[in-house]
Amino acid sequence: MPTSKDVARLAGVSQSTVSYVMSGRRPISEKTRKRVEAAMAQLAFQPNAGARALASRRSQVIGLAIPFVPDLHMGSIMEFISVIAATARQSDYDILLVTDDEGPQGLERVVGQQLVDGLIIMQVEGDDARVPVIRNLPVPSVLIGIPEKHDGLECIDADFELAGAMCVEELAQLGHESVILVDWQDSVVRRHVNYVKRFHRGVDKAAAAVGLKVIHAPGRTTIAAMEKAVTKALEQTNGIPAFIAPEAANQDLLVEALHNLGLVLGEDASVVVNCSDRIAERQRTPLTTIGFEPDEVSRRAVHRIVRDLTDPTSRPHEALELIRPVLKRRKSTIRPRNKR
Amino acid sequence: MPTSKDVARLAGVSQSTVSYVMSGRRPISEKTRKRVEAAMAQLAFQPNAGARALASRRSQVIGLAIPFVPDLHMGSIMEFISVIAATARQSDYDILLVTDDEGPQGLERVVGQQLVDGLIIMQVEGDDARVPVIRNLPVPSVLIGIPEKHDGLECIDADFELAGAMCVEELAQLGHESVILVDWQDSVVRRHVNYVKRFHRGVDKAAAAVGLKVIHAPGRTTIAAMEKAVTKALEQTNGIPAFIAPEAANQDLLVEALHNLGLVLGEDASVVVNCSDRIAERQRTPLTTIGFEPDEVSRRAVHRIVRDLTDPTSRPHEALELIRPVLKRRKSTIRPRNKR
DNA sequence: TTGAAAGCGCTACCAC
DNA sequence: GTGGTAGCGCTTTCAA
Repeated sequence: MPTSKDVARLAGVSQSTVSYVMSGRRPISEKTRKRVEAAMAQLAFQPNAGARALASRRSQVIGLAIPFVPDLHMGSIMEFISVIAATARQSDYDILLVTDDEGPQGLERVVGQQLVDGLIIMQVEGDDARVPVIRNLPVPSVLIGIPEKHDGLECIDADFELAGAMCVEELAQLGHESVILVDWQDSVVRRHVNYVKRFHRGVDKAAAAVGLKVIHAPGRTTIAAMEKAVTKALEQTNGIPAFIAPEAANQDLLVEALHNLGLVLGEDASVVVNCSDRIAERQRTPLTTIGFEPDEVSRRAVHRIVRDLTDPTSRPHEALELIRPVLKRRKSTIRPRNKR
Repeated sequence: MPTSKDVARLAGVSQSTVSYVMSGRRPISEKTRKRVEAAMAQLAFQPNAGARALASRRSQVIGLAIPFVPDLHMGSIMEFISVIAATARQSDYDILLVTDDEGPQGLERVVGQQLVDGLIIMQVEGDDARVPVIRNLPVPSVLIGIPEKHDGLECIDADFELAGAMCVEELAQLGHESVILVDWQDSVVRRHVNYVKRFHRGVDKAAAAVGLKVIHAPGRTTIAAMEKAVTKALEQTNGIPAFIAPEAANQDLLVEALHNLGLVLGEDASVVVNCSDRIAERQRTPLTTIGFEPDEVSRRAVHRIVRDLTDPTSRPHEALELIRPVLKRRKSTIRPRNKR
């Protein structure tokens, strides 16, 4: 493998000039830059990452702490990972995985070994064990998710509270008097993932504000169970029923269940779905969606860590960043109350 | 951050001794080893990865080429990734992601920069563009999936052909005279993922051997469509119907559809499912499963690349490694033909 | 069983 | 605008 020394010799310049051509950290005359670039191309030169990291004290690698195969929707975790990796490359960073089963010490290790310049922590829970650890680490990190105590930490997440409120407001506008909230599955609710809590808070607050009744239906995993849950909830409903289904796994089931019960969406019932918009697309859901650009959280997380790394002075930004949900109306012939 | 020099000074030994304590590459007296270890602990020493890589010419990192967010089941891809990362750690390797959207050059880059010592390539397709590239790379790699031309390459995959055959044989044993194969979704079939082809081959061969009729039903995404497809297939069926549903996404739908059609599994119909066993568990599928230990392929892939890296002389093993499917009978009261 | 010292291939400082 | 050179923190000969 050729080294920068070889390039220097071939181009007839010094090794430092080669280095500066690569980094752009000092002006180089057009002529010599061409010569150096030609030499690099001719030799198919690639700088040695280890040597570079050693000399510059930066590895150009970001550690990504991935969640331990939970009962959460793994497809969306995958989506995060690939977007994060692709986005990081745009800024010339690579992604190194840190699995949760190495425990929080895994983070100390990759930082201690100076394998990574910074960290992105996925799926942060309310009382996440990794949080106290990263507070003491000498590298910047960005959390995806909002832990209970987040003072001084850079966190980013979708704004679930706002999403919940928007769902309610949309349905209130359509004239509904009560909404059925088809909840996440128990296993998710039981975990300390506090976005569930935040979503509920948004729903409840908004419902109180507009005087709407909220009926909670548990999340189910089979059509039969879903039909039963929906039927039961319908008994408590006045007027045209409305549903809010935040969890991706529930949405198919809900649509099928309503279909089986003979309810036509947009006529006999309204449904608002809160989720990743991409997932809604894929399912060809004909429902109104209040959701999030799925890539946005990932991309913003990468941009923030890159900013921290490239411009350390700008460090403490706003600690919390909440991504606004987006409303997409799909078919609905139910008229807004004020137009009736 | 403390360096091995600091450790050496504190322990009163030379830097090389510290290095040898870490690597175990030469005998160290019990006494000095203790002293060195104590010093390392006291300073919370962690070796600098860049320096180590530079000096030893090995990064202890494996590149993992992940598929470009396809319409394939992303949950199972995620499962692969996390198992691979965890398994790699057991052998003291880390995992660096290489996304597909950097193209095959991404592989050349991470190898050229000597960021990685070897590669694992996921979801290899029949005529994968990455294959010609890795052939010319000076590091070992292991492919998950079997490309059309795989001479001299280390490939590993689940044995889909055998799985297909086993499905048919199981159903033939139960006395069925025809089987309905609920296929993968079109988008998957159309890609060059040749495990679909291999599975079909296994089914067809075995069916021909035991004189069973195979009815192909397309994979569907909604209950209604599934019911229709099943109904249509049932018209061509003699005797008690039997189903083979290889794709995870289809299995829920199939079970629901049969339920809606009033068929009781294990009495009026037999179903054999070929898939990741873990997914079957999670779905609490009451079906007989012919599938694969989900982690096994991932673990074997890591073991092979680690072996290549640590013992390069043993390089060309058997090029192809096919993981045997496992049969797990779940409820079925249908009696085997020979016991009737 | 241990130590001294020469690199590994870059970066960045100091000089011109 | 360019070159010389001293490290960065390890590994690994060569000597003892």
